[in-house]
Amino acid sequence: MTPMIDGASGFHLERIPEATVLRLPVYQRILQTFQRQGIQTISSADLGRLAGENPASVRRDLSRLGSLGTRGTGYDVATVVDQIDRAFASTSPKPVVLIGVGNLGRALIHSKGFFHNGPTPVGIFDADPEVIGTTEGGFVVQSQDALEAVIAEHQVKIAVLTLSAPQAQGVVERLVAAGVTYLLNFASITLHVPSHVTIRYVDLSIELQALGFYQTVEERRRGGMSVGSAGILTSQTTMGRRTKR
Amino acid sequence: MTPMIDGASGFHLERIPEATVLRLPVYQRILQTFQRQGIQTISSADLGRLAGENPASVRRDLSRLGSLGTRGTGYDVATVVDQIDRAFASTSPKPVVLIGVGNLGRALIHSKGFFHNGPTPVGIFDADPEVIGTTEGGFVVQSQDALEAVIAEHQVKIAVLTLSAPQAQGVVERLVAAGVTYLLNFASITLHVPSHVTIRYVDLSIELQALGFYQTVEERRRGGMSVGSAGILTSQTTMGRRTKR
DNA sequence: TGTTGTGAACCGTTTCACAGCC
DNA sequence: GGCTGTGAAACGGTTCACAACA
Repeated sequence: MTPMIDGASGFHLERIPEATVLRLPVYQRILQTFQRQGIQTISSADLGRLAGENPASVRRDLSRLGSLGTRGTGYDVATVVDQIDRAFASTSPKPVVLIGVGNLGRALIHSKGFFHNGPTPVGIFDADPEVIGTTEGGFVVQSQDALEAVIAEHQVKIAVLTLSAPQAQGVVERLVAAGVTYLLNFASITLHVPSHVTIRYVDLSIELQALGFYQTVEERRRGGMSVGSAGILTSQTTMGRRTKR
Repeated sequence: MTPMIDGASGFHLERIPEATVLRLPVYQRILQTFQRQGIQTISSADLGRLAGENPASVRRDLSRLGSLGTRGTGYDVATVVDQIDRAFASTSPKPVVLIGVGNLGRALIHSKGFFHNGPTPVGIFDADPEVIGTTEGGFVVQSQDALEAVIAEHQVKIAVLTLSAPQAQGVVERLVAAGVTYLLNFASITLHVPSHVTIRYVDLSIELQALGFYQTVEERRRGGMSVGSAGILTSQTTMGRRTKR
């Protein structure tokens, strides 16, 4: 008995690997510019070139959304755009709260691209009385006292944390108690949450430190030495985007 | 004949996997707070708990820096801090330029944590005449005309790109021509560079979209349906930090 | 002919499990 | 007894290579 899964255009979101989830928005952006230019079809080779990915990866990624392509021709741009939109539910925006209106929080609020394709801010919060009540990108900064009420009212599940590391864990506990289950954390600290809560860590300073590391490697390689005592080396680099904690 | 590698405390930086490179700064931050508190020893279990990592991962990561631990006791905090410092050459800061003094650029310049542990800004640049000449975090914003001169003067290899997507590719070509080989790109665009150039992509909007995706998955799972036609589902999430392009 | 969709090989990373050592 | 360092298995993701097909 075969379970009735994968109907005509049905596919299983939860089977989409994380790496693919992170690439689909990249494809989406490229395809949308194609759409604006009236281009109707694209091959995995061309999309791969523009996205910086191997064509086989592109095909494997898109195949997760169903069998969207046409052999000998390529992918219909509009079809793929629609399917990615469906997967990310860009049609029904997800309410998001942002906590911490410092420099980074302000930058994100004002950024055109950040709250885009699904997520929509419904409230921004800070602990500093000097900041509370000011307006930022059309939102009045609220006291953290209002967190629970706003989360309940809009059924918020996603929070963006742009506050300082010492404040983060305490706020997270309130958020989780209020029903938030997805956190995007910019604070340089490891958060401890119940297992049903998902956290993405973005640590900008680590990204830069990693580049410094690779520069050091390259310099030592040219100088022909290991760290500590002398040694023999060979190798090179290549680079990427995101990982886990 | 065995090549003379790995002396007393010698180790091969280029053999350190990327995943480990991204975790070492996390350990470093935790260990430094331990050091300040006068704690001298830590086990992989405790460090793992604080870093959100499996103890075996911690041991494997630290073992890349040499055999630093003591069986039965754990790791000497000061020793590990020193070794991570050496690997990241935090002692000899790497000069960095930042291009694009918009909201995000400003946020990074003012952030305490961003230029830390190695990287040090030597110049910040923008194309907008309104912004050029203003001061930001102690740096006068320079015209992009000055890029080549500053890069040559300080032997800059690392650039942080916080400019808008349409400007990015053009600036990157100038940077690469001037000798920059490591790029930290915040613009939502895939950059095309010669193969000796390393790029790290940080796309903040994708991070948030990924969370939106997982919320959608969870909602559909509870609703018991796949995307497209109906279907049968089971599964859950779990999350991370960074990947590649 | 040209391009997709995918089995199978490959590769980097994580985790288990335990021998080795303090 | 407790904890490290590491073989070996497991896992997730990428890429090759080719059959299927418009």
